[in-house]
Amino acid sequence: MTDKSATESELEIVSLQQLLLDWYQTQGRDLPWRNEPDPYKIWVSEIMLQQTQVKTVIPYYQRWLKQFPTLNALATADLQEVLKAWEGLGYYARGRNLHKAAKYIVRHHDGVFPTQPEAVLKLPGIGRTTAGGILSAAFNQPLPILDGNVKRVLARLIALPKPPKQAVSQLWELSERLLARDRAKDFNQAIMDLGATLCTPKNPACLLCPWQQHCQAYNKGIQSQLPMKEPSSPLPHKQIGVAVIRNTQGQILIDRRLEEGLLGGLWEFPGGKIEPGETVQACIKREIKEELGIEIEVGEHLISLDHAYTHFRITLHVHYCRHLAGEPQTIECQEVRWVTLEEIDRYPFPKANTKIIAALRAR
DNA sequence: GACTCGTGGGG
DNA sequence: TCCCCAAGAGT
Repeated sequence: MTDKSATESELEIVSLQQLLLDWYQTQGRDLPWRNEPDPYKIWVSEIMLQQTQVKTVIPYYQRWLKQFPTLNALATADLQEVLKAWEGLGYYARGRNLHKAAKYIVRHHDGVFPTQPEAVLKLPGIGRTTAGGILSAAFNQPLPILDGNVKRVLARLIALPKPPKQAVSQLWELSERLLARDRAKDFNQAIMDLGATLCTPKNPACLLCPWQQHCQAYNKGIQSQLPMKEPSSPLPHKQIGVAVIRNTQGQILIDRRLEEGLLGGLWEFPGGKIEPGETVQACIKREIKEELGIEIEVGEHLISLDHAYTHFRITLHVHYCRHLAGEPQTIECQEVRWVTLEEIDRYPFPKANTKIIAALRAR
């Protein structure tokens, strides 16, 4: 299914390439991983940048490379250490997969990041966009990308009359067709910069855009309405009871979540969902019995806080609790530990839990 | 192919 | 306060 639009002609493609590359030369962003020859460092940046804005990534990227300066350093590190470095970035499977892939590369590629696209795509956490991003940036390989920026830019360029999600293969073809094959590295970076700095989701700066005259959305005056979006369903809101359980020595009980799934491998304060008609206190007592097999007394309220994930929202109702009887067991977690408030910083926690720790310190 | 998987910032 | 969305990938 070819697009019979203006972008069809080879002549115009060359023109679009030149316009974008010229713009990039003067207006492209200066980012820490640009002009970086080490594929390991480019790889780290690409993973951190998945679904995450540049401004958020930069400090994590700098700290990461100090802590794990080489692929081998990452491969030999502890998973807990890796997750601690990732703490706060979200989508923790990225950190787990980065670690897993580093070990795999040491074992199967002699510790050298592979250059074959097929080999790169086999690595956990790397899909087509990230593979193209790494190999074009590190080796100038002529591989297209299709991230959120490129989807938005291309959807506007051809005035795509449907949500990008419903036209993924068409957009991949267009990204591949537009790619300046001899300058893949610069071209891919340039089109992402265009999306991030001019062709933004809201209030695109079309007057500054090198593709303005070629952009069908702009020419139709519908750039602010594109790309079209899918209808979204309302997010469920769950009420959660959370326990800060203290023993007679003043230590606090924390547990490590299962390796897979939401916040996998991170530590947390135990608790769970409040059932309909259930009080917070009853919920906490029940959950702790079910998950850890111990008896507690639910005490005073510490804090309540709201937190939003991608697919649901929660309100945490946190109470102090007193340990009464029983040795904590790992029934629905990997590990449990009694820690002091001084030791607790060494463990990686999800954001909602770091707010609880801050509240504990403030008391 | 539809779900799952975090967090921060902007409007 | 609420919604949107960002250098996507795994299941």
